[in-house]
Amino acid sequence: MQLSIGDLARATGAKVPTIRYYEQIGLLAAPPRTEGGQRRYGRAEIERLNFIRHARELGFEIEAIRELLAMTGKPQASCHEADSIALSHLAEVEARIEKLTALRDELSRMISECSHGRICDCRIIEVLADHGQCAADHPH
Amino acid sequence: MQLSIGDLARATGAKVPTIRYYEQIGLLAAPPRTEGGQRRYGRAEIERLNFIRHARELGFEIEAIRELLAMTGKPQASCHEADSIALSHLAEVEARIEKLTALRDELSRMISECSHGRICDCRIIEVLADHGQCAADHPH
DNA sequence: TCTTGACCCTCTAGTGGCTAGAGAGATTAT
DNA sequence: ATAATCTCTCTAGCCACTAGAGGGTCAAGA
Repeated sequence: MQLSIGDLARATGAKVPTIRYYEQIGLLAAPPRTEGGQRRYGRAEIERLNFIRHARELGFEIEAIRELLAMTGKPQASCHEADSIALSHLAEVEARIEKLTALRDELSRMISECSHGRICDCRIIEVLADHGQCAADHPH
Repeated sequence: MQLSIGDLARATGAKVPTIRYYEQIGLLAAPPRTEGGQRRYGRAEIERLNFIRHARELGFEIEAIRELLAMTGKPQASCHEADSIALSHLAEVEARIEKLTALRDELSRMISECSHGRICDCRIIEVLADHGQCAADHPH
């Protein structure tokens, strides 16, 4: 089961230069090479890369992934760590969801008002302008 | 009403270098300067920058903001454009919400399972590893 | 008026997480 | 043997900022 870098890319959905980049930053180990110098991977690399890709998609930063990966090798002692990484990430994720939900509502309201037939006051601009930080508002 | 760049920063929550950056890329017009060469802004800049900041927070890219800003000057004719920018953004936002919601569920499930007292199998790693692209799965 | 301290200037370089391209070598199928 | 398709390294670029060096300016108080 020898995979070229392209095979690994196809198997995981990652791009070839991304795989090399991950190797460069130490997220993937440098694999053995052919006589000609080409990288050859095994099944395990597919899993590891899938792990990375999925975590990235879910918004984990490289450093967090690095920590998580470091734990997979160790015994279960450090589960607490993985847990706290996930926990702090959870808060972040929830904040993002909230913001995005507010945005979605705003966007769809803007759109529906706009296409409602009224003279286009372009609420889009208004709405976006209104909600800035209010440190300098309230001018009395 | 003459504001220094620092005043503008405080008024909007943007950072000073960010304001200069926005000027550099043409998102904010170059303001008049004092004799000594320091930037001086007026009220209008606060609004424009608030607009930009809010839009950025909501995930609009600089180019989209540029387009939106270009429209604010023009008559209402181009509302259709603003609308379609918002519309395409809406789809994106909804996709992101979906992904993040899935993640949140996964994360909180992992966390609750982990702290449930069971031997820590660290489902976190499992869960993250499982959901990669499946192009190479189904090995029969 | 002078001084002090906070502010501001420009410029270059760095960040994260890739992505693109050049120019050359390796592998594979026919 | 040859052609097509990888793959290699290396450098540079992307976005949207952020940080730091080295110096100049402004406004308030003594």
